[in-house]
Amino acid sequence: MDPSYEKLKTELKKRNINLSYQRLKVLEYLIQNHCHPTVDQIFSELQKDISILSKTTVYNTLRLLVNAGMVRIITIEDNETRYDIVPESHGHFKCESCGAIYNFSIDVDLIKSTDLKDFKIINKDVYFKGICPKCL
Amino acid sequence: MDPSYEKLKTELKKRNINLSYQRLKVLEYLIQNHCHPTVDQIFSELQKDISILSKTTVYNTLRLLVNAGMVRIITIEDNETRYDIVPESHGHFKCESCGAIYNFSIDVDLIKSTDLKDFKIINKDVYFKGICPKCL
DNA sequence: ATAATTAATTATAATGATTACAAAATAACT
DNA sequence: AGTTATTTTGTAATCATTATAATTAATTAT
Repeated sequence: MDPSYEKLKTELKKRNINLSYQRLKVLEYLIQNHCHPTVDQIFSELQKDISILSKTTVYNTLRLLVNAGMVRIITIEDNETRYDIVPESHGHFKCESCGAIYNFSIDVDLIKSTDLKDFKIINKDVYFKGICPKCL
Repeated sequence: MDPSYEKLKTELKKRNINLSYQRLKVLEYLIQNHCHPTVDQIFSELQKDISILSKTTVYNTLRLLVNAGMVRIITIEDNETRYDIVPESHGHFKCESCGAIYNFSIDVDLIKSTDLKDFKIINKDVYFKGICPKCL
């Protein structure tokens, strides 16, 4: 038994989610690829392993994981939904030239506004766009 | 002549955009409604005035204004593209209960990361989600 | 001013992403 | 092993957005 398999399984059990092979593979992919993939990227890559895989399953699994709070949706661009396994606090930078998305460290606790003193804040996203060093 | 009309017209001329009636109405709507509307909201409202209006025109106009840097796309949610006339630096808060989107003042210049010292940053977006005071 | 040219709008069709649904397959539980 | 519940699959439906081509309006040049 793969140790990461067992670890994920207990993590999921806490949230009443069974770990199927497909779900494991999606999670593995997200853990190993912090490139903020789209559904298509995940699907095409996993299909090499699981030829019978359905894209619906990828959608279902991602929704499940998002609802469970284990995966976050990145909407830095309006025409592409991306996914990221929930990590330490960080922002996302998208290069407008090559399209790559970089993480950058940031303490979101420092981002606050007195305007929101009566609001319950559940979630904070910081999106930057510009040109990355490779393209400059 | 409406003064705001002339003002917008010169503002647009600088960017080589002619101000048609439809474009004026879209701009007026955005100026008067800082509710971060979707295309559908804008379209339905303007259609009351311009019965012949096409949704394509709304899309075209918004794309034009976004490219000209006068309007910003808000992608706080992955299934709804919203628009906001470009304003002072501020963040966006979406209430997960009632769906309302609030602006909050924030100095985006304070949000920085040493990770990005070699990056050219063109644009910064800050999205919060949670529950607004009305729903709490 | 009028004709010629260019730009903007419209309506419809096409595309593409996501979701709904029902059947088939798999896993879990007596 | 048999029954039940869960998950996956494939297809069809939906919805937002874009492409296209024809029409209309506006601008420019004569």
